[in-house]
Amino acid sequence: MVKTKRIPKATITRLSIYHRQLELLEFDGYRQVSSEKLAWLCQVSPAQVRKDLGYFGGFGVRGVGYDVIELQAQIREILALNKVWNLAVVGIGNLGSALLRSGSFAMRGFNCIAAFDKDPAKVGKPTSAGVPIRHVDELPTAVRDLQVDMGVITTPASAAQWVADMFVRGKVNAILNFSPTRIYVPDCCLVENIDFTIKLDILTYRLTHGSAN
Amino acid sequence: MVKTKRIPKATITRLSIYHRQLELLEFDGYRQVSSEKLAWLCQVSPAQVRKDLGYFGGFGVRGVGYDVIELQAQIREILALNKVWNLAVVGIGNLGSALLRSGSFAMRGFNCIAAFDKDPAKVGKPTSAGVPIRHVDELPTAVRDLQVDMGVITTPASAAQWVADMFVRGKVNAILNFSPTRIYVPDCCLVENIDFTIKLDILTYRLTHGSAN
DNA sequence: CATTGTGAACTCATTCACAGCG
DNA sequence: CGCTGTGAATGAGTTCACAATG
Repeated sequence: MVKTKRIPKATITRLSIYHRQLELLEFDGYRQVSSEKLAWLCQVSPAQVRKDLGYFGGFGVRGVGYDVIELQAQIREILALNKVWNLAVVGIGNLGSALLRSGSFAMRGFNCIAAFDKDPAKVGKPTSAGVPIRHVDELPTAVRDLQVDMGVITTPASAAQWVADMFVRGKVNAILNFSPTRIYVPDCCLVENIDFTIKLDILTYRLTHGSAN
Repeated sequence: MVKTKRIPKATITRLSIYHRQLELLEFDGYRQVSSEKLAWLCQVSPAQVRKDLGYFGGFGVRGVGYDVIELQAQIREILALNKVWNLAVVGIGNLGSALLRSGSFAMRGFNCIAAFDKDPAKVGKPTSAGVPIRHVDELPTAVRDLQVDMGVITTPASAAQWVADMFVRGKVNAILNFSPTRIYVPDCCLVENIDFTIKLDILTYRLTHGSAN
């Protein structure tokens, strides 16, 4: 592997945003885009865009800008979005079924191949995504058989740690955790948290402390 | 207002996490907690905990630690969680209705007092949260009459900007945006984004680039 | 005397400014 | 000539280390 000079985590976040914006630009018929324009669209500075892209190579043409299609492909490569990733969702309650039904995963190229819940009444029922609901006890073996790459936790906080442990046992080493709690996993397992209760608290703080945005 | 020496944004995020952990500690019967223990529970360093709290004053007792109840109250004060905040949710599709039904807002002390959708077929129907669905065209006036403090956007990306504009018109200056797009608002309006599609991309990146966690 | 509170050192991230180049 | 690519400068955030103290 190349001598990667420490990429800021925030850079990856922005790469994802650039990528999505490039899709829109392509859809709108643009072929070229400058760092200034892309930056404006993504609400960052032009220097930031160039620096972020610079970590991975020179994708632009001096005096012209970036090729919308080409840059998209490059970012997709960096983020490994070409491969199809298999997901398993655990906790088919309000949020879990909403995510499955919405098709947001499929829309972004992620393949939801399994759904789990601990409620026996739900087990066996098909989800709108087509996959049947299995019992969580089957999780460790099922995710291995199905080659699940990423686990999605949409259970209440009280069950999240247990589910995370199950994923670890099933050798799933990436988890998207929607539950409002932190989970503890070994170093080999990556976790990203999506915790809107924290965001609510941040808004109340910012609203009351008149922070200049 | 006091001479606040620039609080890191991440500090506010952690304060919210500490607060939630303190609730659990209280529930488990603890009265005292050290920065080391709280840090371990929240997966941060003890110095970080002390520094974060230090921005707002000395809440601890040297040689002993922090009072679980007292510190909770202090953080609630800082984050302004004592006041009841009024929310309005726009986009009563899969995600919107899941959020309303789950009661996650109410559980954290937030009061959802309005729901909006653009589909006439949904308008008038009551949500499980008790509030009826109104048409989005009523939004600017309704949110003002109802004194909505924060707007929650759970529409598809294509509608998010338009809804944000409506909130701004209705003088709602805090928005929690669940749609996978960035919205543009004037400086007076605060926005927090919850975009799990980005988190998915981050996981694929991290999975393929063997970053040491 | 264990643990907080905090300046100082350090690490990480962003912005600046301009050389490099199509 | 215009815009990218990038080292250097600045700024923000975290960790260190230890003095302060109930």
